[in-house]
Amino acid sequence: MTAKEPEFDLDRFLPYLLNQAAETTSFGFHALYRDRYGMTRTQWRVLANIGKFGAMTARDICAISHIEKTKVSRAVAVLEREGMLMRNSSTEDRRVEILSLTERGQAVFVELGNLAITYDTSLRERLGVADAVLLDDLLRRLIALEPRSTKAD
Amino acid sequence: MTAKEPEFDLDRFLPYLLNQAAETTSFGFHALYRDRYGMTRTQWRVLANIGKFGAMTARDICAISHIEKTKVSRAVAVLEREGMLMRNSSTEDRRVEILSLTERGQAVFVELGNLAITYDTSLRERLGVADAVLLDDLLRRLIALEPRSTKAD
DNA sequence: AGTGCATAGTTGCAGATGCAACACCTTGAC
DNA sequence: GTCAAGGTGTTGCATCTGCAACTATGCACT
Repeated sequence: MTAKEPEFDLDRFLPYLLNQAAETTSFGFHALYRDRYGMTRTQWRVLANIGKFGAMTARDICAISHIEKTKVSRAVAVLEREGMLMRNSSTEDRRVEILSLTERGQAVFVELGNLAITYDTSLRERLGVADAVLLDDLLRRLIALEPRSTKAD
Repeated sequence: MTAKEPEFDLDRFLPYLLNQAAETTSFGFHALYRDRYGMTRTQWRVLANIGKFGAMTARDICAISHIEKTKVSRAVAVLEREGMLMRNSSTEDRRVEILSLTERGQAVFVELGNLAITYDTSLRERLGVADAVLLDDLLRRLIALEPRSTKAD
């Protein structure tokens, strides 16, 4: 093989490394909400957003979390069917639905939220707390880099 | 709301940040191999691994890339159908198949590899080259943290 | 009021994925 | 040799996802 062209190495490709790290770190926690509540990642994220911000519309969730609107729509349908979430139509704009957690949804959010905090703390300790702070900053800057389409997830 | 329990905030959850960063940074490049070759991420990764390491078995790809074996199996089937990859049965172990790139597969690997290098370089420059090196290290350490199952991806 | 265009959310469909079950092969104990 | 146990890769099935088309509503302009 000649030295004419630089050889591509997946292991130095930032998107690949990020994805591996995301999958590695998500793995354990994903098992938690899957096993306890049969939830998908999208459902967990929708729940977590409403849990954090309170009543909001599907559109808001899309804007904040960069989850595509069909995923949100279906996650909301499932969460509603599971009794974790309510829809109320807005008096101001009849296109939108105000989404809020039911008592059960709140309880699930609190439980999973606490587990998530524990999980996250453990991750950060194993990485080194100072390095984790550094990583936070780098990731936020990466996320802000590209004005990514809200279509993708 | 009382201050009894720490409130969970998705935006400080490392797995979530990693996932957002992974998706943001993958977005543009994903469009490239999708539009040019109709490839999925799994297919691109399998191609890139064989391109980098040369002939290898599906098992090796699973071990190296942490992609689940059914995904590898199907990606190999598609890449073979597209004429980018060949299978040869091993003389030593008739369970395994030695996978290698065809000329076309090599050409695609070189083209996408060069595009990936350009893409990656741009990302690193926008983040700051020194910070990107830092990030590399942090991500590798995270990936090494959990002995994750090869089942998940 | 009416027309045209934008927005919120849903649905259909084709393709991708996760998991369990499976077929086939190897290895080691007897 | 042959049997059990375990490894390699494929397939079936249910589910999840991405994209485009769709319904229904709102807004601006005349």
